[in-house]
Amino acid sequence: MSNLDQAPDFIRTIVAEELANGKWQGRVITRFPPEPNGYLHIGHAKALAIDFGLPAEFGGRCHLRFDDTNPTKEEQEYVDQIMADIRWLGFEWGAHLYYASDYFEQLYQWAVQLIQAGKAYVDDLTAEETRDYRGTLTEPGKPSPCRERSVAENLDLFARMRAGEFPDGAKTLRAKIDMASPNLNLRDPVMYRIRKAAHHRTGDAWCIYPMYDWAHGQSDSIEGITHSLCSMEYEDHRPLYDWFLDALGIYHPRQIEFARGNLSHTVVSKRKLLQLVNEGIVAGWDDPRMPTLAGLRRRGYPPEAIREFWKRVGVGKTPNLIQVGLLEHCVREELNQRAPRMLAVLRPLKIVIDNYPADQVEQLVAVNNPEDPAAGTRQIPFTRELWIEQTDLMENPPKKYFRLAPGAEVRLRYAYLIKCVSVVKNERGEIVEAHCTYDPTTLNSNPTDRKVKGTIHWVAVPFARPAEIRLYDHLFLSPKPDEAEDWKAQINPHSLERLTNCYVEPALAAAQPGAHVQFERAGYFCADTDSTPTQLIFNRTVSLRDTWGKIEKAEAADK
RNA sequence: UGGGGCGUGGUGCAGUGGUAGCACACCAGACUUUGGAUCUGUGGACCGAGGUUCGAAUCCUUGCGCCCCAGCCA
Repeated sequence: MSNLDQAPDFIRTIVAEELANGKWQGRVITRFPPEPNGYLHIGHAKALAIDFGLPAEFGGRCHLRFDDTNPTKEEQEYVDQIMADIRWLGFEWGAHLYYASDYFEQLYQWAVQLIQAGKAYVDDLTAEETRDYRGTLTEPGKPSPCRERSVAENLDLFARMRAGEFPDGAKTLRAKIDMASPNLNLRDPVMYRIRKAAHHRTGDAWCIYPMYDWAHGQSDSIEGITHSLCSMEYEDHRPLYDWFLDALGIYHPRQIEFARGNLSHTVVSKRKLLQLVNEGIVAGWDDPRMPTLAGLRRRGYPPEAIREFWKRVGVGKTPNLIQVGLLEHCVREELNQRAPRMLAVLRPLKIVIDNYPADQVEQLVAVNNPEDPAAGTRQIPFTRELWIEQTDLMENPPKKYFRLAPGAEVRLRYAYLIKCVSVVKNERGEIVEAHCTYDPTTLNSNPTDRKVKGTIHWVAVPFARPAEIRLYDHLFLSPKPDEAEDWKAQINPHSLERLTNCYVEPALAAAQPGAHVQFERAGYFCADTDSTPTQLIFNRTVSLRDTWGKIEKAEAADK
């Protein structure tokens, strides 16, 4: 797609150096470790691009591992959806599909090993007490009364925890590290909690479940991961992972942290996304306004554009807020290359070409994609009555308006030059129809005696197919909705405009759901999942760059 | 205020001792049967203060600012 070669980011630089020095015996094995408790979103796409992209460059591989250590939040449905989304984005894990839950027994044995070494203990503190004992950012914690239990007692208690003798929350297994550590993660972190809940994969086999911190590093170790890539928030956890791996005496991957990519005008927190869905603010997880991969797909964002976007953003460690405009640029760039051009009228206004024979139909030749000669041409019918865009006709046009107006001449795309002779208005003074004349000599040529600057699109009335077109805009008005006092107050009331009275050219009747198309002069659109030949529905993926719109806005601002 | 991380044009990234680059955005122009695309050009940045050096975005000192951490979530 893009051939601009960027400087390697700091992670690639590190890996390249290691490989040059013979570290890892040439292996580069990463993993993408989602929790199956929600949908993947645009931010995950960055991690995906890094986790799968890095080994692809160095001849390694990336594992897909579900971090399914919390049965109360995870479901098979999410597992399936996540796999589908990753494949759609263009990444493949082959045979390397894993689950943290596959390691539950090994993790249990390792926990026993830590207890035997005097490095873990069973604690009776409640959740609230545990918090109180942990101390604060500035004050050290204090040891639990259970901290000095004997190895034998701990072993016995832990076995009984597994056996289901204690109710939920009654006991935990904790690592015995340092209650005074300035790094809160080292203040005797919980390794196991009791949860008498069925797990989507292990069923009722377990009633104690490992915490993420206890499971993650060891899972990476088991799989022989060389580079555990994760976001900056885990930098504070690295000393803990190292402590576990050292205490166990097992293989150490190298963890490298990078900054997550934050998108402007967007929220991605699971809680907020869920709220948007549950409160009916959007139509579902795959609503085209959602930042989920499912939503972006339905909106018409090509996976190539999403990958290119993250490639251009790069990888760093700085907290960031990326303008959503860059993503939209990447979408336009991709679609410009491959989306067939079509004519569609969003807000129709009928024009009658008075000097064109009433029963005549001409088949005119239209170019399918000026960026791709191989896309060929098609025929479009031309008749005396046409639909044009309401915004393409003004009775009293401002300066620099190149479209239709009484007395003004304009080019009909792929057809003739027409001149507006009169307009018909309703009782409210709105233009409901216009009469024009055409110049029969201007079909594939321009007159030499005058210059016509504007070109507008149209659809022949007798052949037009009705369609619904959904215009989407940013879901949030504010670039940083998360920082607003009330994030929901930032929701754009016009994020969806449904136009139900649109007309599209006949060829569009065959558009398959998911098909990308450019409606000339309007934008890139995508046939919706629910679109059928008799009930056409198109989603606006992104508008075309709109120079005229910009001029209009600027002049409106001047007044 | 304990610990960790980070400060380069509006935004995102390069540059780690030798004239500060790229992309998006912005502005201007060329071209155009999409006010699309394409092409050309302009403007604009090293968080501050000291210091080392012939020379500092880069090294040192110090100050300031932003982000993350006190789930039996991941």
